[in-house]
Amino acid sequence: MDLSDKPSPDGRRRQRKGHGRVTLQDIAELAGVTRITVSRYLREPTQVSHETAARVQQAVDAMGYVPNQQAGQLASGHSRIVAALIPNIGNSIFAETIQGLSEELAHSGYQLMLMSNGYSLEREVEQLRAVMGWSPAALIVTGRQHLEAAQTLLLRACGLGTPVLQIWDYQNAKETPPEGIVQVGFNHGEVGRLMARHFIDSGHRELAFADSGVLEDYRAHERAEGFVRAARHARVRVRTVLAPRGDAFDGGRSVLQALRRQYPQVSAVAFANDHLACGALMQALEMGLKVPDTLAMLGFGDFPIGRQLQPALSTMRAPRTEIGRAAAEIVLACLREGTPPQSRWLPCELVQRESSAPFSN
Amino acid sequence: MDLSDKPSPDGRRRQRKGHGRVTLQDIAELAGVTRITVSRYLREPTQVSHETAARVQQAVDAMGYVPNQQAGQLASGHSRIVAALIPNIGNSIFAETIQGLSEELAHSGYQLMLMSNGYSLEREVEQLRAVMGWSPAALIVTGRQHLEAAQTLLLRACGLGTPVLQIWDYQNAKETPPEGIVQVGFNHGEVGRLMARHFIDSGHRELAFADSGVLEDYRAHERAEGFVRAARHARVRVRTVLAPRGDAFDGGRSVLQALRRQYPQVSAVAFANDHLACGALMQALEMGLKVPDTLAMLGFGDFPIGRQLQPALSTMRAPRTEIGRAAAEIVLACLREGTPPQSRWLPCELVQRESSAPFSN
DNA sequence: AACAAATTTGTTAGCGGTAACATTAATGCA
DNA sequence: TGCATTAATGTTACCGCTAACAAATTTGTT
Repeated sequence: MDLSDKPSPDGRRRQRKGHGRVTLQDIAELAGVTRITVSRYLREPTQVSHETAARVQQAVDAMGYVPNQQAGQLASGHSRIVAALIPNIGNSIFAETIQGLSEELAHSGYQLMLMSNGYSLEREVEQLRAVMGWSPAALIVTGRQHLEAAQTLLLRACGLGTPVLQIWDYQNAKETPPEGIVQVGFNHGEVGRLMARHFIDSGHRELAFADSGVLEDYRAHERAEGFVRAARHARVRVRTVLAPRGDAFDGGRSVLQALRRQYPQVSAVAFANDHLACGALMQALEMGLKVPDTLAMLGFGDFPIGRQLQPALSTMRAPRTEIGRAAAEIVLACLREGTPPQSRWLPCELVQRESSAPFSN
Repeated sequence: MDLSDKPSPDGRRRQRKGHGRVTLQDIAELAGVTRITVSRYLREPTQVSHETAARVQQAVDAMGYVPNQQAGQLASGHSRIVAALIPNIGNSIFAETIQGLSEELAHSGYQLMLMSNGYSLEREVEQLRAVMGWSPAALIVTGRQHLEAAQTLLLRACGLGTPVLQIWDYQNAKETPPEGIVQVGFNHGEVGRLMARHFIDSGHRELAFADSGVLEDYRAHERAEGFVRAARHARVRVRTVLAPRGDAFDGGRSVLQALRRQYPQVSAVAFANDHLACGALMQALEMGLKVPDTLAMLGFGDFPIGRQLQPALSTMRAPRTEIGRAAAEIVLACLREGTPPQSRWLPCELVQRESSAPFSN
């Protein structure tokens, strides 16, 4: 309890300081047992007799003992860290995933180590390398596209038995992910296709897709490609426009203006995300455009704001929180049961609101 | 690379497995030096001769060595973990703080360990206890109000020399935080006062504050109290209404309806956050209310959406990202220079837009 | 009662690094 | 040339905990 630091000059041996924290040894002495018994009680209380358990617990409480995780994990070889690499935590789409992850992990004894790479694959490699030093119990990365070096690290982790999850992506069986790596999410190309189908089935014949200005966001581009492919396949004319980088609402506004200027004949436009779409929708209304009659609009993500506008924004609901929860569930199942991880498909679904109501005129 | 697990019965001694990872020893052997030399090279390359350095680096590259953080930290007694406890990661206000924190920490060698407590002080205690097991190099918690047990843990960490930061709060000198704990943020009561002054100075004499339905969010309530106090002090009539919990936009809508029903004479209303305010603003417009002429509105947070509405929402800009960045800076300065941490005041500022334009009629 | 099986606790040897001190080789300088 | 100083590397003993094995104690069985 006293904070006297200076090592008394009696023990004349090579002395290491000891950081003043309560250790297993202290508890063991107080409880009149050996360290291993205390350790056992803490990890598997049933292995210890009732009386011993009671004495140990008392000692733990009395001294406010908290086990040293670094020491425990070094000795056992099992870490209790789940590492997650995310493009941008501030982006609400990922923020909710992390929230889901964090909630689900809350009482598991595992801790979340979080890194944001700003959509940079180079930084992803660095972060992956850094995080490997902690030998995380599980590794969660965003998306399936990585640099060679990152791929190598992921596979190495996999080979060591660490569950590796790619979230916010899901590929078809034919293009299966590298051995052992699993995916939690949906197929973005497919979602793009669904968005196009929605318009085509409503009778639109001049479509457009407003893609994200974050060029590194390949998932957005895959939605764009899926959209375009589906339109072409249906022999429907389709254009793409690219939003400027920066504030997404502003981007949506400017992309809408560009669209009207360049392709006034387009009757339905889909967006890389709801923020773009909302910006565009507001711009359209201010320009006096009739939505959906003159121009139908469809967002992606189902962000809360979309529901509030008038007309309300149609969108693809993305399983933002679910992806985080599912990732945590998969990781925990793996770690507890020792079973290999399994991919999980969490579909997007169309939320039809007023901005894309079928032609009624 | 092969996964044969069974311990071969040759080494008849107590054998521990070794987790198949490359260790310092491996590098040392390959480079023809001892472990400590490799360790030195990695931590302070200048302490090692050029030739040795080159050989070691080569060995490290060849084997893809990544130091085991748990071992290093156990031995050195210094952890490289920064722990952050946040009410809700999904909430955009905190998401950006974490993003700022994460960016600033990126190349520092420190890792971010993140926990979300859902505004529960009880869970905060649990999480604090859990996180202490990692002996984090720094501890970041949200706000200055904690349960007794949490306070004890924070002070204990402080006593051990760990920087402890309370973010999103800042108190006046007279009510200074417990010894050693520092704050990064602003005073919520004061912000409430500024919000009231803004209305009062514009000539309003019937004010209202729409408080957050998240009852545990004491910071919001402090803004409410500051608002009410300032109004009373200026002898201006003031009401408070409470938004329902749940979607904040919807909450804003319903609180606006309640306000108009209960207190139709109110000419200016401030909100606990921009989402509430935006919901209310949209509701007001749909009800045909003139904003700001019939009812002036002021939000808090400066979320991007507020700028997009027509009329654009006046708000208090909160230093969302800055708080994260500043927290990281303070932590790193402390850890590197060994200086004690220092509190930082990051003010909110009024962003006057159309929803609270001064009376012009 | 005699011995096997189960329960409970202890002993020993690490996990993979780093601190503190020790040694050796290279260099400076009168 | 001889000795003090600096630079580079090595030796030893830990950090705090747990795996593997071992011993002691209790319980069960016939």
